[in-house]
Amino acid sequence: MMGFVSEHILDELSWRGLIAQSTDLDALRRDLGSGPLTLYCGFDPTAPSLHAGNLVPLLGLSRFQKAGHRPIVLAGGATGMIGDPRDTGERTMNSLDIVAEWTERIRGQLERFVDFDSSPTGALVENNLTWTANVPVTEFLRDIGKHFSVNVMLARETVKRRLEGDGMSYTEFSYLLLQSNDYLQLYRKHGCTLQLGGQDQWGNIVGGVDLVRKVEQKSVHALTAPLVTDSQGRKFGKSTGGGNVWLDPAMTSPYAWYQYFVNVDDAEALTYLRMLTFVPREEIEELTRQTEEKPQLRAAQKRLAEEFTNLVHSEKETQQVIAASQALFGRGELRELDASTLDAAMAEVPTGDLRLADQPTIVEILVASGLAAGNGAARRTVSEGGAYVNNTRVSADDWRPTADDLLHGKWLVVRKGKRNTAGVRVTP
RNA sequence: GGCGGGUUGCCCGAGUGGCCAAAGGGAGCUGACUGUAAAUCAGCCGCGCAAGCUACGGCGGUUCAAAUCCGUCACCCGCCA
Repeated sequence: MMGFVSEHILDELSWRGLIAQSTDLDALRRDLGSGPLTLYCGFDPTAPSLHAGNLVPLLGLSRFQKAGHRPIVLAGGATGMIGDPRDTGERTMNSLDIVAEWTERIRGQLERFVDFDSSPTGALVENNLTWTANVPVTEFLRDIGKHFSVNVMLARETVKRRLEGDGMSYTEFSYLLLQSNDYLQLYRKHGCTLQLGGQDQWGNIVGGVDLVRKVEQKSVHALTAPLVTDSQGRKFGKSTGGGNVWLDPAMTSPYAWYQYFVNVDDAEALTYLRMLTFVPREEIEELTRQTEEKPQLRAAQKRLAEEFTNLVHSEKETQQVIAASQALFGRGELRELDASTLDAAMAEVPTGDLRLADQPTIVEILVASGLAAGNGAARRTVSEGGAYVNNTRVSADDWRPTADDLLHGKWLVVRKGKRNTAGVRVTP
């Protein structure tokens, strides 16, 4: 029982910077030590896919499972119909069809991050609609609502802010009761005694802890992870393109996903490695050293991007996007890439189609590749000096490619700025 | 039900008859410097090559001229009942 045997799960979480708030940690440590403990984390369907930020608590579940405990991933089919109050203002409610569809999609993604088997640590999947959909209102208000003090609810930070601002609907105000009830139901159904979540979930989570204590006279645990932000204080997972970085490969391609992480700041790469991957401590410490000594190697970023693409997509996919990245960002001349390498790289980036016979200009090429939103934007890019074809800057907006420009007779590698690459397939 | 306040571009937010495609900030894009980094500096940032078009919650009106005035509808906020 030594050597590479991993340290206690709580110590590991602590080292990785994953503990923001918690109930009594000593009590939790005792319970963790006395056999498999059942824990859960919920995910609301606020979009058709999970995003990178969701991975912190999701991987948290996985860490506990690896440490010998049983995770429950909860899809918020019911809570997603209501909406967790946020600071900015009342949410727009989605239709029931949409919520149901997103719940299913998200549930499918959740299932990939934990292991299902028949052992005591085999994961479970639940949907809170199961115990919420058919509860009579009066029953809910008597059995659950009675345990909540409006005085306490009004004191919550988000509620206070909303009351100072545009106010809040009763619907959102009630969200706390639903999530608290989830914990109670999971405690009763599966003996669940730990809930994980992001820091912003603390209020909702202790709501459940209190409810279980009042109803079942049982003291259960809560653990939150810090909100992951970048050095600008932005919420993690907001891509440079503005939107979220999604797990769904149809929404964020594996190549774009890899590129996002290979581009993060030095400090962030190391933080993300700790918080978002299973890369062991010694290796992260080694990467920290390398980053200090030779930051230009970007070793931490590359490791992070590789690990994270593996985790979310597949090893095969990862190797493909790495190869594509090397081909497109490498020092090598694009003309020297062989046809299969080029084809493979082009398969990873956005592409468009054009016919040489139409004599397309650089403006049309940028639009066809998807790199420019319209002709005006494309012209602007050219005039700003940000347009490249086959790694050569194009500065005239009436430039037209000839057959000689086509790589292996069919490809134009189009680039906008330093790192936005796309392909255009040109047919005669 | 009554009275008052509000609805502006991706977000926040100024703007009360022409000088408004609309201040300012944020986000975003490009360039320089670099390490596919950060910081910094510079340019851009509704659509269109352009004429012009579309836009300040919806519809209708007043006016030579409206985001700005009037009517009406919708939604939001507050106070009162």
